Amino acid sequence: MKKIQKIHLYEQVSEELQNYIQEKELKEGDKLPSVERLTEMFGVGRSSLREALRYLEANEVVRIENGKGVFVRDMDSFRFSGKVKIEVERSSLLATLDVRRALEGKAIELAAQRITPKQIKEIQSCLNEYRRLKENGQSTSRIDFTFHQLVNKAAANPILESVLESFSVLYNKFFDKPLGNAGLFDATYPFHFTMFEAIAAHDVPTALSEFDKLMNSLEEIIKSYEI
Amino acid sequence: MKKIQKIHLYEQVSEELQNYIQEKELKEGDKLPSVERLTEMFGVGRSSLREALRYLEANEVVRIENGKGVFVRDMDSFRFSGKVKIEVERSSLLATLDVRRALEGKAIELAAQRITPKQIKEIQSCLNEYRRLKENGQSTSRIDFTFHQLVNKAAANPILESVLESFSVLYNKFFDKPLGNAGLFDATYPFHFTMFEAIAAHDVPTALSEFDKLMNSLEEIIKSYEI
DNA sequence: CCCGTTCACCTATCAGACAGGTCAATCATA
DNA sequence: TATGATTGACCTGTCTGATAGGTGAACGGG
Repeated sequence: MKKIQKIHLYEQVSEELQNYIQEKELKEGDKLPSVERLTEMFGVGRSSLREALRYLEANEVVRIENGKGVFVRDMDSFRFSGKVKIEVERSSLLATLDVRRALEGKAIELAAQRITPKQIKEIQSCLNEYRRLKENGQSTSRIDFTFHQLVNKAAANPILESVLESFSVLYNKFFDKPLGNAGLFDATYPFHFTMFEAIAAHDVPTALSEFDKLMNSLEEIIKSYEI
Repeated sequence: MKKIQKIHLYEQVSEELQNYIQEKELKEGDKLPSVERLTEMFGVGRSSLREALRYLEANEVVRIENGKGVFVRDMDSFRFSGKVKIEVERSSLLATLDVRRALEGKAIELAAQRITPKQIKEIQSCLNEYRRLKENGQSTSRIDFTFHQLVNKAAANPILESVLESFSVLYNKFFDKPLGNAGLFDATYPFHFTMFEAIAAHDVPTALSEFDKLMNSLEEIIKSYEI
């Protein structure tokens, strides 16, 4: 008749609710009106409202607690996200590697500038453990992960760290599954040490060039590996 | 009494549903049973099921179409995501800039290697529009966005493009709001052209150095701006 | 003053009903 | 016979009243 609304109600409510939060300048932990009140405010039924809330909850905008109410969830943080197709093909692996080159390269550049003595010690002991595992022929994938994580932390850039952390999951998904830890990455092993030494010496160019070698070595492995 | 379930129903249903998809090996576009059937299958009420569906929809696992049904949505893609606090402080702005340097720098490097004649023409006409708007004193933030988007596309790396696209939202959130388009970024204007010329000429080093100048100019603005 | 009860307020979930979108089979008409 | 409107089966969208159960503050007896 008159309602030519092709937009779902829950969607409208969801937006209205976000506006409401912004206009009232609600901050993390602030309580929203109860579902009853909200249905009155927006003139919709409970189900639509609940779907909207569930939607916002999935997007980490609100938090719903049984018996307590609905609470705002850190509106001052920005959630970046994206989807990438996981295709275990050479091209996808190489594309991932380019992103890693960009992000981790920057992290290493910053780390070499900013690393503290304490962090140097941490990474040092991490590498000692790395060497030990290697010599005993044990799996090094976990300690390798820790190493890169520590370097990223040394870059002292929370945003970069956050992106890298989220992306490291992708690396693992790509590299653990198809290629396995069958010692394919042995060639990258020595570069961890040379790179660390350069970082510890605050020698940015050397650190970057060692990282580049590490990445090149990875790239060669991917290119020569028959997938 | 007996039910010590602190886990919400919609959450259980949500997981069961994902298991169902995996076990049946449903692929993108496959149709799930109707809501009616699903309520029977899982033994839950309509509302719980719908909340679960809405939750999965928000997480891009399913797609709900009115009158048609519920469909599976590309399970083979990986969703990277993370949160960063948005603080309008110098340090946060500079941290964001570092990430941009890393990602967009790599994009420009790749674009300078891979850009096609067709893409060159597109960017050329984008820059013409940029110039026109600039000379007429109109807002250039939108066309600026388009420019960078086209360059990113020219890098021909879908993963990098996805990350950059998701991050560009962050840039805008940071830079549009506090600093506004009050012509603060006029200093970056000429670099767009020099950078483009280098990219079009497949001159990687020059493109990167021009991008570096652009970023340095941005950095100076941030550092000198009283926040 | 302490502790358990009670009560108001909320969310969780269900079931039934009605509205409206979608699509294909069916049927009337030129 | 071909075409176009109609109908009906199947779905999702949304509302509502009812019941269950979580939470915390006020209340009241020891």
